[in-house]
Amino acid sequence: MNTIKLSTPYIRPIPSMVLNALQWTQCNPSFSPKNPSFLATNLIKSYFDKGLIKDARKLFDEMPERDVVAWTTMIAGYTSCNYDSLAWTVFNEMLKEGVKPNAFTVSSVLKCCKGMKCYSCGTLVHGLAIKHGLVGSIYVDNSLMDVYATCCNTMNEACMVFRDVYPKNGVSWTTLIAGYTHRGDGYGGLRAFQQMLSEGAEQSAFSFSIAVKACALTRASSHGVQLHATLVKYGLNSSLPVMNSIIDMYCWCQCLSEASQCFIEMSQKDLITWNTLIAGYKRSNSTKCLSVFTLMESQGFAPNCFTFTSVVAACADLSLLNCGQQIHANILRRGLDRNMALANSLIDMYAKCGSISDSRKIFDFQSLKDLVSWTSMMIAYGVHGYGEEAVKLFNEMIRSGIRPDRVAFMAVLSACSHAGLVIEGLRCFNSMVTEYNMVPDQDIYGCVVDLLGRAGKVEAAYELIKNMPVDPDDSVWGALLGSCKAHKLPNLGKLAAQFMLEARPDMARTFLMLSNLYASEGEWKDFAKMRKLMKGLGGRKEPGCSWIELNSDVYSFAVGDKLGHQTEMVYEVLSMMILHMEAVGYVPDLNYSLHDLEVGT
DNA sequence: CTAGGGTTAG
Repeated sequence: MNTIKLSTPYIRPIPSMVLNALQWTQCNPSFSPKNPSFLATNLIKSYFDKGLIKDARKLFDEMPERDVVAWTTMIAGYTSCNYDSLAWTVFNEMLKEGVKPNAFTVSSVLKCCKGMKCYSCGTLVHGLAIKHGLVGSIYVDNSLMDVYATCCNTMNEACMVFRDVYPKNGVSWTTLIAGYTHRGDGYGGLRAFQQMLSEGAEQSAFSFSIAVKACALTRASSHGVQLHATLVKYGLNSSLPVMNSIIDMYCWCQCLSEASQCFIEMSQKDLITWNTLIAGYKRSNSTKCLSVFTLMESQGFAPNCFTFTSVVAACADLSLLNCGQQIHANILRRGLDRNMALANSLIDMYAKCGSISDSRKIFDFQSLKDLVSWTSMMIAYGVHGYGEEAVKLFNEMIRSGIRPDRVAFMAVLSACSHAGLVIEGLRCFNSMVTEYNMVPDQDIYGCVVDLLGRAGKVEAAYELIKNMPVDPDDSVWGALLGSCKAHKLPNLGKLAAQFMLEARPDMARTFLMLSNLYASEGEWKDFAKMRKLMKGLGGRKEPGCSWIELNSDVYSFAVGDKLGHQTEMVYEVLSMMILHMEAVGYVPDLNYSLHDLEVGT
């Protein structure tokens, strides 16, 4: 048999990226590179666009000569894929190699400083920009503003940069408004927008959508309606992002019918439109949230993790285990179970639906856990009375290097208080002040008062209130009142209730509790007085109701409800349960329940 | 090759 000898002893393999590049040049016949690295830089960019970070880096490393453009492409590429610290490293390598940054480089690297929320990096780049004479480029100036707006505690630095931007363009204004809005200062954002209007700057979908978002933060629909009318004049009501934020604004301002009206009138909707409405309904009407979700699926929109976080939370609100499980299956089917925020909401849902072992399963399955994951699991244990587990988790969390915030402290404190773990709870409270230098707010004090009060240390709780550095609010007094009621201390209870009424005279529940205190003491005159005051509040009484999910149907019922043919059975089961309870020694406390009315706050 | 907008969690 003949062997074929290759004419060349060695054929260099053609890397796949070069093949791609060849295809690219064939597709672009007009292409004639003046600069040999032009092609490679373009390829790097398209690799980043496709998320092929490794390929981009490999090609960059293989380039014999790398100009500013190539370096800048790497920095911008890493940042666009959320690899901000890698972008920062590349920038430092570039400086070390003596390549001079241009305005493109600086604005890209400033975006990465913003992503890292790194003020010192920002100031460093600011200094370099001054050194290289790049301040004054509108791109550099705008991104400098953006860094200061996101990394500083106040808007002062950003405003100082803004003042010197000349001439300002639409982006400068939008960045200023967004600076206020993203830090939660809706009125600041609206003020900046108003200034933008009065200075006659050119309006766009960008400026309006962020202004509408600012308005949503203020929860004031009056401004929102004006903005809505104004943007129609500008013809911006065909912009999806603008209309999406209008829907969001109406939802936050409790104008649900306006929100759904806009939704219906929109000729085109995207996933965010649906998600916005679903999240909006979740906050005020979880049942409707679920029906919008059903409608969305029936119209062929594929839900994403944002959709599911709202829908799972709605199931949690309504304690719909069955429904929640089906949604969970849907999540698994779509491969979204690795999303951390979504897994966190599943932990909460299973806990609120009474299936705490499922909460734990999700928690254990999470490869990445954040503060919310740990806190959700602690709250789950807390409400189920597993105080020790919650404390254990709290300590584990700290060992894993996560710093607790006030919500995490509230979770562990309330878990301790429900399980009677006074010492552990007080230890956490102390560490909050001494180890974490946090200033406990009224909610935290409320938890500690509850912790002491439930354990019968009502006097100690009262002492704590008297020594609080901030004025106790109604939630703190409420916690004390609760423990006075439980431990039969009517005099201290009356005091607490009076303070509560001073703080919140509109709460019918306080009148109710106070009137019951008078009733338990036989002070019927005062009892009648409280009841009269309560009636004066008018329209605030709202019967509570319970509900149960049976075979995917939900049955709700209230006190004295007529359930039709099922009533008899319900009461039969109830009397059986009462017999069981009495058999194990339960003595009902009729002192208060006798006079309780169902009252909403 | 570069900047600005919308949805989410305890």
